[in-house]
Amino acid sequence: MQLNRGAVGGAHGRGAPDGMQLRCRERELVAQLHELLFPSTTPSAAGSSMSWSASSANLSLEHCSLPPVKTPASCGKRRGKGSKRVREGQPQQEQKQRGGGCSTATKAARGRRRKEGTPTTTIVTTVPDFDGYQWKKYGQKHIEAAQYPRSYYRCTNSMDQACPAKRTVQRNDDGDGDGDGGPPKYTVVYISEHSCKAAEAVAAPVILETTVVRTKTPDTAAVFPGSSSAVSTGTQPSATSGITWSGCTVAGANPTPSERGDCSSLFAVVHGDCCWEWDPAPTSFQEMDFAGPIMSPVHVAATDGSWISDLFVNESPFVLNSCQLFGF
DNA sequence: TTGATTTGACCTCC
DNA sequence: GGAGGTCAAATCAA
Repeated sequence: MQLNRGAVGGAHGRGAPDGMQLRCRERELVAQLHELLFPSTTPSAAGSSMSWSASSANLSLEHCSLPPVKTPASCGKRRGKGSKRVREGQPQQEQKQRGGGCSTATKAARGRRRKEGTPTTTIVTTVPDFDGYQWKKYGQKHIEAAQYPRSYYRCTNSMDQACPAKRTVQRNDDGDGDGDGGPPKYTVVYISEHSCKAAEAVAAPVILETTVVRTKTPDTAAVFPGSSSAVSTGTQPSATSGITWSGCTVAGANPTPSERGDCSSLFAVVHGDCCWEWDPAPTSFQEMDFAGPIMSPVHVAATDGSWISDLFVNESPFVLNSCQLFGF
């Protein structure tokens, strides 16, 4: 299955004359994607207050046999460069026996290739680091015939909760972003299912607490100036202007209760069986709350009828924590 | 000090 | 033997 971003990608852009119709189309695609990704948790599209979409970030689904990615993940922090491992002077015999202290199971697992039949999900996305889980990188490998190395991640709960979930992320050769002008694409393979509490804690694939911050009074003609927009997780609220993900609070412009509502009421809701609208319609508050499913890639309706994901794609730089979201 | 990342070595499968 | 996958020491930023 391939979600045709082209059919919708430019639609929710600012000032698209047929944006409503295209939004409908996008919503259909979202429903399809969600159905594929989360067959057991997919709510009725028409009855859902969901307003996330994956189409804007070139997410295509090749095969799905896994439960969803869920809660927001902080983008892996880029730290300093690693180092070469110096093992001079270590007896070769000892090196050969490295891991000799490991359990039999550990030794057996080392380097073992995936079994046939291991449940995997393969997606192509422009935002591999923002898939709803927290991952710990444990390796990187240059893959033969691949232009870019493959990174190996395991769930951060793999140790304390024995969560078997892993994933590999590899940048696509043809998605370098300099050919068609689009962001680089990454093939993400999810291996095994999450068994950790973090996965069970959230029944629906949602980001429960998010906040979109505007540092300027919303201007329907100039939303989220790209030059100063950034995205960060709640643990690291952005100190700069732009969009931040944070707790479900409203701040900034002293919104009235009616302006604020509750977190979910500020979320775009479905009207009829077609289109999203804001409820309540945002007026002058500077910070908007969302409580709803915002999956990777992020896609949220903005007050002016455009889409934040659109802004992500079309404006730069957008940063997720310290990571460049779309790489341009 | 802690914990994430890097990266070459090692292990297993084909 | 080659390639994919994993380990774990070294490194560095918070």
